[in-house]
Parts: sequence; structure tokens; C-alpha cells
Amino acid sequence: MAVALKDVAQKAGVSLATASMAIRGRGRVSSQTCLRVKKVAGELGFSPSASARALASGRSETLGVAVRDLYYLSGPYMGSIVAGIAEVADTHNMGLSFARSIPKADSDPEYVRFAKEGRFDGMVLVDQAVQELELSILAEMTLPVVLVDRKGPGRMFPAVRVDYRAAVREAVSHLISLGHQRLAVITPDVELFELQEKVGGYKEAMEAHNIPFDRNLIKTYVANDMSIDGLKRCIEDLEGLPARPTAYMSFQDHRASTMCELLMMRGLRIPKDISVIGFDSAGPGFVNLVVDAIKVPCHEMGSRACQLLLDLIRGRTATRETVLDATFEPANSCAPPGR
Amino acid sequence: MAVALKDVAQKAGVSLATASMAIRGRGRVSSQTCLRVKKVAGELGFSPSASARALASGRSETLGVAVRDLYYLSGPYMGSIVAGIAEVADTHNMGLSFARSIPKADSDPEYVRFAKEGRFDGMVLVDQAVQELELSILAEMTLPVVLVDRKGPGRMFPAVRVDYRAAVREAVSHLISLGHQRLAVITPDVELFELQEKVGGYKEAMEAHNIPFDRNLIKTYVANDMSIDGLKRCIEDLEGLPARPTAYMSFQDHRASTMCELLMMRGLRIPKDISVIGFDSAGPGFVNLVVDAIKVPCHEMGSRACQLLLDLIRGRTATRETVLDATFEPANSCAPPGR
DNA sequence: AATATATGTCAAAGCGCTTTGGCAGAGGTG
DNA sequence: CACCTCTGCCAAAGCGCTTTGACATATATT
Repeated sequence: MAVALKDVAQKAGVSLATASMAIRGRGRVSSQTCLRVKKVAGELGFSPSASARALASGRSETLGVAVRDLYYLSGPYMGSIVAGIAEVADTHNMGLSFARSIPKADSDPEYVRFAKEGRFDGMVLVDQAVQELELSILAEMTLPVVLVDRKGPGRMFPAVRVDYRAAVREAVSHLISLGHQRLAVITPDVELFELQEKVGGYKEAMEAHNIPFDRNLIKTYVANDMSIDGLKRCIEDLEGLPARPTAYMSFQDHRASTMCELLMMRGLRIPKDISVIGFDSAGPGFVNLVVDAIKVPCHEMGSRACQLLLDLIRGRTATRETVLDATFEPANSCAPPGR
Repeated sequence: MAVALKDVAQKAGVSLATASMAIRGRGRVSSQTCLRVKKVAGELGFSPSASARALASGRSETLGVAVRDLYYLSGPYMGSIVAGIAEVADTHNMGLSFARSIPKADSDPEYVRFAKEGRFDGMVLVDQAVQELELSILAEMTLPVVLVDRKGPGRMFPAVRVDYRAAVREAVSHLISLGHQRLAVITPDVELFELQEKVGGYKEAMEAHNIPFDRNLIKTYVANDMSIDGLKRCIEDLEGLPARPTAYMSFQDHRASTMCELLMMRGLRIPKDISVIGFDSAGPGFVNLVVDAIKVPCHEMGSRACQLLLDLIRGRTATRETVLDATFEPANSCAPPGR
């Protein structure tokens, strides 16, 4: 960066201080001077040095996004959240940096290190697995932080989350109102807040309709197993029950379509024989079968979180907890029980 | 950051200069002093200020990744590339920032602005659509840049790309060796380097086997149309030809499974009646049908590009062009022509 | 023993901005 | 007319590091 602010100041015939103020449009500068300085800056092709500015002002004009691993970005869930964050960050001319929240053997995880180094003015944390203990380190350093899609038990930071519980309740009620009584749930075997909420919603809805809860109808598979064996086994178990389910729900994205296929391979027709409900984009979908699904407002979670973060950075107090609705969108995979 | 380097220096009884060198492990510092300083730094919980360091050293220890829009991160293609970049960046303790390369009305696109502001030590550009003209702006500022998955006509920067041409040639040859003569191609209607290469590979392979090229066998659909209508129409057109194709290839990710479904709905059995080849993850796949596909080494593109970038930053000269192989992975969607 | 070389340390000069406090002069007030 | 308040500008003091050159002291080479 050959051309520095002092060059602009010199050529415009003003002091460094005035040039600085003029370019940022703050402080007491006459509009004439302001214009002149900006013009000169343009002619000279001046760009302020981000690091100098950050050092002098104490603001990096960069937001951090902490995710477990950058690999997770490549899913529609994380991708949409990040897109939402980016959209808002952009309108405020904030840069976006990513940091991994995965623990490291002998040092702080990356997001903590970066935070300590002052790389961010604030941080959005999107990781259900980060422990409360670790968050307290962040809490001590007075860095604005917003949590996404986490229950905030300690409530150290504002959080934006989705009401999975209510959404599942709604979906289950829908099935019950169609006449279903035996509803199977297939879910990953991890203890994430999100999944606990979903199961909670299921139980609540069943209870509300006085249908006894049957533990056998909840089947889990190994979370990160990419094969279909786990799913297959779940279905075999469920179909082997004396009283077979009349409806299936998948609690994880992108599993519903495979689930449909496995069911169809057993000769079951959807929705004639059996109903299916999924989450979000239930895979690319089928040509003639669109799965009824609960849509999670990922993009909105991101944009809301970012907005909150900016508020926090600007010294405003942010809402402690924002709960967004996930909406149940019926399509053509549910019908009254057929068997 | 209450605790600064000078505090560490003071407590350790050394000068600022020595403390600085000790902590970074460079310069002439005795190992005793080095250890002592590091110990004190640990006790005090010292973290160097990223901006101060950047300003003083001229290195931000941050790499930029320019993508068209952050929304694109949420696909397996971009996601894997970024994961590859991140993996390498991490082992070198480099931060990762993202910048959009989408043009702006009245100012530089974000990635150019950020680059000018000196936010990055180098940048990986993953955007086939960025114009050469714009790249020349970057070229003028002596910022190390590596291009991913672009042909580098101007050759201003080192590039890492995939030999789509050869991969498609291989896939087509495979089909031909199975006895196919009429191979349909379904592709988005955009003029991306990648797609041109793929079509080129198709033509080359056909020519090599003395099969006349038939323009009618190449069908395009509107690129960003998320519906299946475009695909459907392509297939209807192809099936309406006097001499129908015996094999179908999809040139875009995640379309192959839908294509299969549409073909099956016409009563065609795969691979008995008709063969299908896709790219990469051809969607989530089917339970009993895994599509033969060309696997693109996205992760490796990312890691290679990042490695090159780091070389460039360290003043080493980088290979101008790295061409990676995409490999054709046979599964069970191809067989000798059945109709 | 005398010179050359290597080693460990430090003071000081930045890096390129922001920000504060002060100082003129223009304008308003009693 | 004296007084006060704005307004527009500037000099200078940082921000918290890195890096350079100088200076001792220790070790190696003749």
C-alpha cells in the first residue's frame, strides 16, 4: 500500500487528523474539505490500512463466526446460517472471519485464540457442542458474543434459537389428527439440545392426546455413520414390532428421502400405507413425492444473530433470547393410516 | 487485552525487543530467556494483539477466500474446497477470512476492497465467473493470489484446477467400450470453463472412437432453476428422438439422482435398459442404485491451492498450473445398451 | 595474546492510522 | 462592547507490536 493517509492529507492540503475525519465522515470537518479530501483519496487510490485502523481504533471491523469445523459449512444447515450472517455483516461493511471451535490438544481452540488476539469485534458461535465451561473464558474477556441454536442454560450470552419443540408438537398433532397413533421417530444418537427438544415435543404432543408413550418407537442410529445401515436397522426393528408404526418421522436433515426409499422397498406406499415427515430439505426430494417437512429458519437465525451482535458491539443491550418458529409444511407424504 | 507485551517483558526482566523475539521464537534469544519469557507470558495470560502485530510486521496472518457469494459455501463443492483450504491454513496458524466476489454497484467488490485494505496476506479465489479484467486490479497490487478451478488464460496467477476433460473422456470411453453409441449429455446452460471442458472431453472421446457428434444429444437446462422441469424437458426431448440415447450423463452435481428417477418413471430400468453417469455425489444416492460418477477432488484443490498460496507468501515461486485428476468411479448404473 | 566471530540483549524508530485537547476565528448573545 | 459558543482545523500522543543497529560479552581462530 504505497499511498497512505498522510499522502492524501498532503495533497489535499490538510492535516492528518482532518484527512482521517474527512474520509470516515466523522468529527468536525466542513463538507467542502470532506469532499476535497475524498476526491484526492479517490485520485490517489487510497485504501486505509485495516490493521493500522484496527490498532488505533480498537475495532477490527471484522466479525468472527465460530463453527466446530469448517467442513460443516458445506451443509445446508450451516451454509444457510452463515449466509444469513454474511448478509447482515455486509450491509454494515463488516468482514467475516471463521474460526474453528474444535478443541485442541495443548492450546486454546482457534476461536478462543483469535478472540484473545482481538481479531474480532464480536463473535457468533454456532456450535451446539461447545461446553459451558469454555464459554466462560469468552465471557471474561468482554467480547460481544451471540449464540446460535443453543439452549443458553448459563445465559452468559444472548442466543437465537428455534422452537423445535413446538414444531414437532405441531407435526405430531397433525399426524394424530389424521388418525395415527403409533408414530415412529428415527434420530441420531447424540445428546444435542436440538434433538432433545424434538423428542420433548414428540412426547408432549403424544401426552396431550392421551396416547401412551412407547419407548420402542424411538430408534437411534450412529450419528456420523454415512452408510444407510443404521437407518435400515431402525426400520427393520420398527417393522418387526407387534404393533407396527403407521407413520415415520426423521429428526435429521437429508435422511427422510432415504427413509422413504427403504420403506417403499418393503412394499409400503407413501402416503397410502404409511406417512412420513422429515426435517428441512429432506434430500433432493422425489419427483412425485415431496415429503412433509419441518422447515428450520436457518437463514433468519443467522441474520438475527448477526443483528444482535452488531447491537451488542454498538453498546446497545440485546434481547437475551430470541426464539424463532420452525414451520411445518405439509406436502404429499402424509395421509390417514392405511394399514 | 489488559496485558500487553511490555507487561510480560517487565515481569520477565527483559526488554520489549527480547520479549517479542522470545515469544515468537525467532531472532537471537538464549533458550533460557526464551523459556522464562514464555512462562511469564503464560502466567499473565498474554495474547499478542493481532492488529498491532499486523501493523508492525506487515503480515496479517490471515488468508482470504474469495467466493461469489457466501451462500455458495453451503454446497458440497465449495464446502469441500474450503475445508481443504482451512486444513492447510490451520497447520500454519493462519486465520481465514471470506470475501464476496460479487460485483457492487458503486464500489470495488468486497474481496478487492479487503485486499486493498491489507486484510489478507494472500487470497484464494474460487469463482469461475470473475472477469479477467478484475483480476488485473489484483495483479497490480502484488498480493499473492491463487486461482481455483479456473482456466488461467491470462496466467496472472497460479491456478489449481481439475482435468474435467480427461475425466469425461474416460467416462465416455467406458460407455463406448460397453457398446454405447448414442450418449446423451444434460448440462446447465452457462458458459463456465468447467462445463466447456466437460463437453470438450465428450467430443474428443466420441471423435477418438469415430462416432459422429450429434448436437441433438446435448441438452441444456436453465442453470439456477431449482425445479425439475428443465431436466424433465431435456429427457422428454431426448426420448423423443428417432434414435434414442442408450446412456445419459449429467454434467452437474446432484442432478443425476433426479435424472435416474425421471428415467425410471418412464419405465426404463437402470442399468438394464439405460446407463447413467453423474458427477460427484450424485445426490444422496439410492439404496439399490449407486450411480457411476466422476469424483472431483475438491478437498485436494483447496489444500493444494492453500499450500501454493503459502509458498507464494513465503517468497517461493509456485507452480503456475496444477492440474488434478478427476477419477471415474464405476458403480452399478452402467451396463451394455439394453434397448 | 590479539584479533575475529558469534551470541545475547536492548534502545529506539517505526508501522499507519485514530483521537484528544487546544487554538484560532466566525458567529451569536446580553 | 465584552463575553460565550460553535466551527473547522491541527499537532501530538498514542495503539502494541516488530525490527534494526549498536553494544557488550563470550567463544573461536590465528
